[in-house]
Amino acid sequence: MTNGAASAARDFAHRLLAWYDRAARRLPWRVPPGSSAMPDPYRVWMAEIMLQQTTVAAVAGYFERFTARWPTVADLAAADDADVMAAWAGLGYYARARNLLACARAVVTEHRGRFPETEAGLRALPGVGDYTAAAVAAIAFGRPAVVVDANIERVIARHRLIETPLPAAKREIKAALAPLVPDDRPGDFAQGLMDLGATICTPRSPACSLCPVMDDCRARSCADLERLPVKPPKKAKPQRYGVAHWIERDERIWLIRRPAKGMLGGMRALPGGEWCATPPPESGIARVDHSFTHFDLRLTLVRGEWPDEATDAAAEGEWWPLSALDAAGLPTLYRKLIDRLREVKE
DNA sequence: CAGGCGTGGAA
DNA sequence: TTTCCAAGCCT
Repeated sequence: MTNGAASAARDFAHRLLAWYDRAARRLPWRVPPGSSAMPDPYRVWMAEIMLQQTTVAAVAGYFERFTARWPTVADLAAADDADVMAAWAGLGYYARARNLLACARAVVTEHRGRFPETEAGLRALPGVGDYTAAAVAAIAFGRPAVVVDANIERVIARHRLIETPLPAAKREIKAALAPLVPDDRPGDFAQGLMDLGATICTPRSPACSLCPVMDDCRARSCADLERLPVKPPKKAKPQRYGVAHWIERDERIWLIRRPAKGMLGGMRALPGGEWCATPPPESGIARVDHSFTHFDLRLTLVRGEWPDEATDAAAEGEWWPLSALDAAGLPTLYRKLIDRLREVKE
């Protein structure tokens, strides 16, 4: 690297960190900039897992509940699977909850209860990919890791005018970012870039006039700045249909647990058949339309008898008190369907 | 690499 | 209303 490039890199980090010192979002899992204390790796890891593809607003309450109930990685490792899955209900991407438990137990049994401090060590844990390993290494352990999430992709793709479409651009973006990462405060640098992407360099209508690295941004004068980073076209979602069974006896409802893999894997659910492309003949007692990542579902609720109409007989089940249904930890799909039934009854 | 995998808020 | 998409990971 030339002296000029090294100087420009230091200046980039300096401007970003100065802005972060002033404008950092105060978040439950974050140590304020300037604090000499290092954050608890357990809390950093927990937040990073919850924040995968999930908004800060959605995560905040879950983070507070999880860390209050399981204050340390050893507490979480000792928790019952059913309790953790139920506590995760509503947050989505349930493989994260299964991996959260697997990871906590791996840290306890294979790492003496301490998170690995290197990217490679972290990367080997369940549910920890390139992004999360780099983020935890930088934020919790002060390692100069190259952290690249969707916010940082956007900031760098614009700042360097990288027009290669994602996901191919990822390597280019990481290469452009690497020389900018400072040895001092790499965690604040990563969080500063993410805050910049979340609040200034937004997908639409970015507030360039407030940007601390505007001066040398190559996309600054582009009228179509918002098109960066270039993303691949989206595919249309197919429509699917399903039936769920309302099986009630003695003020209790029959709930099953879904198979560990696949949609809503490992979660409690109403019993029902496979979801397929053709609508069911039944009219049902309630109905809900729910949009998943890769298909739309119309789920119809019908009255059923146990066990004949509990079609997934292989699944384990339990009679759950109707008065405590909110505590069952049902995914949003089923919660919406049951809410609809309650509306009909009233 | 491409596709599976949730949800809710913003525009 | 529809579309987009948010601190991705796994296979």
